[in-house]
Amino acid sequence: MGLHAPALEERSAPVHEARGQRTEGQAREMVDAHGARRYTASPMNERDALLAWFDANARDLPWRRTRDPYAIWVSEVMLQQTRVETVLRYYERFLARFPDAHALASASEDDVLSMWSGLGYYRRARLLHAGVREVVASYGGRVPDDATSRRALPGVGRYTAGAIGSIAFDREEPLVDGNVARVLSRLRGIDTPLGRRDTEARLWDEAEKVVRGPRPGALNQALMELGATVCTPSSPKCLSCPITRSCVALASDRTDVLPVAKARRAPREVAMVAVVAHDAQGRAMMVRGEKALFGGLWGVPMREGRGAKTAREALREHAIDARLTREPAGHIEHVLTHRRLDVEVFVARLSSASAGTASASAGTGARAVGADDLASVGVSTLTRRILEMSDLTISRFQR
DNA sequence: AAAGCGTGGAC
DNA sequence: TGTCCAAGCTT
Repeated sequence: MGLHAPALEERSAPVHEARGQRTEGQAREMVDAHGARRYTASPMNERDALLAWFDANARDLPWRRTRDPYAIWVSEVMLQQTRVETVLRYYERFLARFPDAHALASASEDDVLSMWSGLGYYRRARLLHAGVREVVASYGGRVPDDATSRRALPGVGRYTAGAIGSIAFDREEPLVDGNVARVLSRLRGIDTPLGRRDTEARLWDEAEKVVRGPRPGALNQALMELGATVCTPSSPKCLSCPITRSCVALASDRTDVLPVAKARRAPREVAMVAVVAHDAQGRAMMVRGEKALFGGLWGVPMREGRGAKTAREALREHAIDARLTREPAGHIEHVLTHRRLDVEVFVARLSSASAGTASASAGTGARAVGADDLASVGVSTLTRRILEMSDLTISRFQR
C-alpha cells in the first residue's frame, strides 16, 4: 500500500525536542530484530504520520541539536536559498566565532562577512548582523518570542519568523519554504503557479492548518525534511512517503507536474574587467563595494566593459597608480542567478611610489590585501577566482 | 510587485 | 553542455 516507510538500514538519530512531549500524536513505534524502526500505518492523521516519519528519519544536523533561538536564527538565515551540505561548512565555524547575540552584535561587519565569505547572498549576513544588534539593543540580547517583534527584525521575513517561532519557541507558527511549497502543492493538488498571490496565500493557509497541534517545530521540520529527501522536485520517492494516503498529486498522477513553477528570467550577460594591481609582496589592492552586487565585500577594482582602456579606468576610479603588465591573464565566467559575468582579468603592477603605502589610495578606501589578510576580509568567490587566475601565491589565498 | 541578490550540486 | 533550484528577503 505504500503507507509506511521502508525499514531503515541503520538507525538515523531521532531528533526529539527538548521539551517535546510524546503525547497523543505520537506514532506507535516498533523495533524489529535488526534494530530497524518501523511505525504503524494504522489510523494516523497526516500530522502524526509526518511526526513519526520525522522522528525516525530526520537527518542529524547541528542546528537540530540546539534550542537556542539565536543559533537557530543563524542557521535559518544561512539556509535561505542555500543547500544543507553547503551550510554545514559554515554553521559551526560561525557559531564558534560568534557564540551568542552579544558576540555577533559587537563584531565588525568585516569580521561577519569574512565568516560568510563564499556562502553567497551577502546581504543576508549584513541583515542578520543588523537584526542581532537590534535584539541586543532592544531586547537585552534575547530573541523576542513575540511573533510580531520577531518579524520586524531586519532580515527576518515570514518564513524565518515562523521557523524561529516554531522550532525555538514551540509556537504554532506556520512556515512555507521551497520544500513546504512543493509538498503542500502536491498534497493538496494546488496547481496554480508558485509565486502568484493566490497560490502563496493558499500555501500559507494550508501550512497554518497543518502546524496546529503538538510539536509545531518538529512538524514544520518534518514538512521541510520530507520535501528535501522524499518529495523531491524530480523523481519523488512516493514509496517512502508517510502521507501518500492523502496526496492529491499521487492520486491524480500529477506528481511530475506539481508544483507549477513560476517562469524564470534568463540571466543577463555582462562583460566586465577586473584589475589585480599588486605590489612586490604580492598584495593586491582591494576596494569595498557598496553596490547591490557583492555589497560590503572587498574585491579588486572592477568595471563593466572590455579591454585595457576600461581596466585603466577602473584603476583611476579608485586613484590606484599602477601599470598594466601584460595582456589579460584570462577570462572568468561567473554565473549568478540573474547575471552571467564574463570577467576579463588584467594584472597591473603598482608604481613604486605608491606601492604599500596608505597614500596609494588616499580617500578612496582602497587597501593592499595580502594572502595573510585574506582570511579576515569578506570576499566573494569571484574575487577568489580572480586572484587565483592572477597567479598570486594561489595556495595561500585558499580558504 | 517584479527584480535583484551567490553559490554549488544534481540531473 | 544547460537547467533547475536550495530552510527567502528587500525594495
